[in-house]
Amino acid sequence: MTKPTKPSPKAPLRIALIEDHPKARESWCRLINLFPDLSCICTCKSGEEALRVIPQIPEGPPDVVLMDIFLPRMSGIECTARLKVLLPKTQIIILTAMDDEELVFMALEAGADGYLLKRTKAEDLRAALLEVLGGGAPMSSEIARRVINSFRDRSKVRENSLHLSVREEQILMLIAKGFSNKIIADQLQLSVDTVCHHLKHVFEKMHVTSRTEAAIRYLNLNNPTP
Amino acid sequence: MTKPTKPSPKAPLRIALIEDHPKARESWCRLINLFPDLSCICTCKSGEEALRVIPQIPEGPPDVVLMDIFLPRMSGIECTARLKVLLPKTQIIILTAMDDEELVFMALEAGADGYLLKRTKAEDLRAALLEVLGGGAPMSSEIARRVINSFRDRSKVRENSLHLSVREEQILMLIAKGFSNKIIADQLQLSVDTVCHHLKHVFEKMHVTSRTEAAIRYLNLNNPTP
DNA sequence: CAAAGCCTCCCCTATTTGGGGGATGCCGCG
DNA sequence: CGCGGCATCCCCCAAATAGGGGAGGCTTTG
Repeated sequence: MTKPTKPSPKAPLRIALIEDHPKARESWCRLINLFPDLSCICTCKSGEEALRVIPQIPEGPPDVVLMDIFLPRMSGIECTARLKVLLPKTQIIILTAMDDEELVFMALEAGADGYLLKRTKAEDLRAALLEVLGGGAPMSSEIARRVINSFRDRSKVRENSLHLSVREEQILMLIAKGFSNKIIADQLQLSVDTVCHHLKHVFEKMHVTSRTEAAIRYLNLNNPTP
Repeated sequence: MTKPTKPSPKAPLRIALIEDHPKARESWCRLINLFPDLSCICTCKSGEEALRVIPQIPEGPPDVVLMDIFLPRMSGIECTARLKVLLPKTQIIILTAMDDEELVFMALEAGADGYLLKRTKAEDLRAALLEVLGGGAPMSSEIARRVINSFRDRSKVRENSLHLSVREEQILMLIAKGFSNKIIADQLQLSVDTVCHHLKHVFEKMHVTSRTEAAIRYLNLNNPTP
């Protein structure tokens, strides 16, 4: 806004922070704003708030989201997955106290771009933020080790992000035409229950919670606007 | 499919017929197929069936739809409006026994492209079908007179098809991002009831019955695929 | 063979959605 | 001035949707 249109090295990095604990939130926010080239433009107390607020920021999505992994209702993992589909270009860095284990992998699978320990020092934080924008994957070295451990024995789970079955894809396609479950069931000669059943899986795999979200995402995938 | 890609003069005109009365349906269908350059590819007994079946025809939408105006549940008017948003390029010709009056105007407003009397003779039917594809608006002359009568005193109603109010547009935009009514209400600082209220109007104006349909249409309008 | 994935259908519940009222206040237009 | 359109909120209600379970049959694959 206040800078030239070219990717100016002087435009401060716009950062959003998601952290339920008020003290920690305040503390991270201040820490970020210490650096003139970093700016904390938005803080959220929960995953739900983040999903609602961050995509609607008038100046556009932030460059990086710092996401606490332990959030009250919706976990940081879930929130990461959902936020990533809304804002694919925003980098998401998970903050963890690192007494978990399993969560490391789940978060990365959900689309996290980096993984920092909460006790990361100020200068390391800044480096990580800049690194993630450069396409890097900042990660405390202790984390890194655990990650490769995780990846070793379950390298099969991934492949591509959206492996819908034939039926699921079929039904999603009809959802994206605006049909109701009843009509779809009729169309495919199925019971409504079965349509629902497949739909549940579609929603899970797409990290959405409503047919409309699914339809929108489907249309965007098959119809990107470059 | 079976013809050259250029608009071959030999490819028969593909016609769908919507008519609840079995005898009339059969009779129109046979009449159409009398002509080698016309082909009745689909018949429906109701508006609901038409909306479900016609957009899904594997070979693609028909060139022209012949629509009876008196249908059991959903009127031919309503069906025309809904079908027109699904298949904007398909021409829709209304069939009427012409004891109505008001319906003439409503049908044209709903997007009908032509208006034929049921007692139209075979050769006139064929002429009308060819005419509508050429961009004409076939209309029995008796109809035509009524139409200009209708138009005289309500030339104000139309303007453009989608005059949403500011609030309505705003809410539709959020629907097209996949948000729930609750989230939207929160976002705009409204009660859920108010969001619902506006949504009802949006649906009416767009001739749809679900948020997903509305979202899809909105995205297509702002994002056409030429 | 057993385990895993998919498809089908059934049950249950809670929430959301869609559609119908109606009430109030505001504003602009004829 | 009244009327219509808009926006706000309220009520109610039926239907659709979302999410949770489980059960049986069917491949495919280890």
